[in-house]
Formats: sequence, structure tokens, C-alpha cells
Amino acid sequence: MPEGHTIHRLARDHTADLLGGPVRASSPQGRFEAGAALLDGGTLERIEAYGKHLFYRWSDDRVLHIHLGLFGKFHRNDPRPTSRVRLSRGDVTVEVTGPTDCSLGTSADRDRIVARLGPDPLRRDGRAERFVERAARSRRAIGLQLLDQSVVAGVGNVYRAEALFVHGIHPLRPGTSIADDELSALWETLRTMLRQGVRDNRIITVDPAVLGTTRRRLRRATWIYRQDQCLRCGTPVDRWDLSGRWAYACPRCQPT
DNA sequence: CGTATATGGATAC
DNA sequence: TATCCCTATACGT
Repeated sequence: MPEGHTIHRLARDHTADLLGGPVRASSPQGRFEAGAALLDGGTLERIEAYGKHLFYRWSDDRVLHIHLGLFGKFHRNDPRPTSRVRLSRGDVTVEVTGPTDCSLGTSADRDRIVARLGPDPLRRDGRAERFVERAARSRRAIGLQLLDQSVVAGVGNVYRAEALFVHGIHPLRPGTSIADDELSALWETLRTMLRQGVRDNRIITVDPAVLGTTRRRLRRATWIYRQDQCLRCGTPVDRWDLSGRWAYACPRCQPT
């Protein structure tokens, strides 16, 4: 399920699966039939991840844009009748169910979407300065800013909770109250966490070795996200509705 | 069987 | 701020 690490991992996996020859396209569920017909038999040139967006760039300048939203999920060699679009090359099939967005456009459409996104910590062109300058001059709560994709692209509810926890920053602190150095460090933490997420293909923000276990046997993968007690100090975790999303904080480790 | 929940976002007031 | 969209899964009855 999708924060930026999922999207970048999918781009990598789908590049290996789908590039290099003609691709069959269809829409089992039917809502993307016209688009699939246009793509069927075409060749993919590049699959790009930017924040939580996936762009499948075809040789004829068509771009398939997929955003998984909250419910979207890809399936590999696991056919589902509810798939919006199914792409096959050779004996590999990937298909997506429940995407928020699945649409066909051009590279200009792709550019317009990217233009409204902030820097992506997983991309080589993701510049920390852009994030720091923007976040530092806004009085908005840092917890709200981290979920704003125009401030930083690819962070979701889990990484928000975990990165702020690691830095002892309460989600309600205004951006203006946080030093530039601290925001730079926060960016680095997000980048490290997201990269680890790409490797694991899941979110693990704690160190399994410190917990005396292995990544595979890990029973608890987060410090505070969806936890009753803080993993560091045992204090009951605060959870409240912040603009429609659950926010988490340890009242002891993250003083306001 | 129903109901609640989920790592997201666009759009209408 | 409220409403809607998208799907799968867990859990209670």
C-alpha cells in the first residue's frame, strides 16, 4: 500500500517486467477499455515514479498516469476481474485495482502534474533546499505540511508519524518554529526511511537488530504509527484526527 | 451478512 | 470543512 516507496518500487519492478517488447493492454473491469485499446501492442520506453505518481511513457509520446490513492493495488501474475488496466509482456502480467487515477495523456500532461509536486526524497533531482525553504517559512503545522504533496512528494501518513517521532518534533509545531538544520535532518530521515521502504517493499522504520529479531520475523515495524505505546519510552501514544487523517505522537518524546 | 478501516486526493461550498 | 471516489480485508453478528 502506497506511500512513495511503493511507487518507486513498482516503477523499478515494472521496468524489468514490461520494457523491451510489445505490450498487451486490456481493461478487465471495463472502465479503461478505450485507453487500453490505444495502448495495446505498443512499446514502453520508460516507467517513472514521482512522489506517489506513476508515469508509463510509451514510444508514441502517450503517457499512462496511475495514482493508487488509498485503495489502489498492483497485482503480478494474479488476475483480478476488477482490474482497471492489465499490461502483459511475455509471461508476465501486471494489473491494477482501485486506482484513484488511471488516465492516458501526453508528456505535457505529465509535466503539469509534476509541476505541482514538491521535491521527492527518492529522486536524484529531489532537492532538500526546496523543502526546507518552503516548510520553514510557513506557520502551518509541520504534520500538515508533510502530507501536502506540493511541499514534499511521496510522504504519507506512516512516514509522517515516524519521521517526526525520530526527530522529537510534535506534528502540531508550526514550520516557522523549526530550525532549518532540523528540517534538513528531517528530510534526510525521510529519504533514508523511504529508501529502506523501497528495499523492503514495506515500511519498517525501527531497526530489527535493536529489537533482537530479523526483518522477516519482525513483530513491530513502527515506533508509534498505529501503536498503543511508544516503543522508546512506553508512554501511551496520542492519536487524534488532524484534517481528516489520524496523527500520532508520543507526548513524552515529542513535546509540543 | 453487515460494518469499520486503510499508507490518498479532487472537488464543491 | 464536507463530500465523494476507489477496493480489499478484518471482524462482529
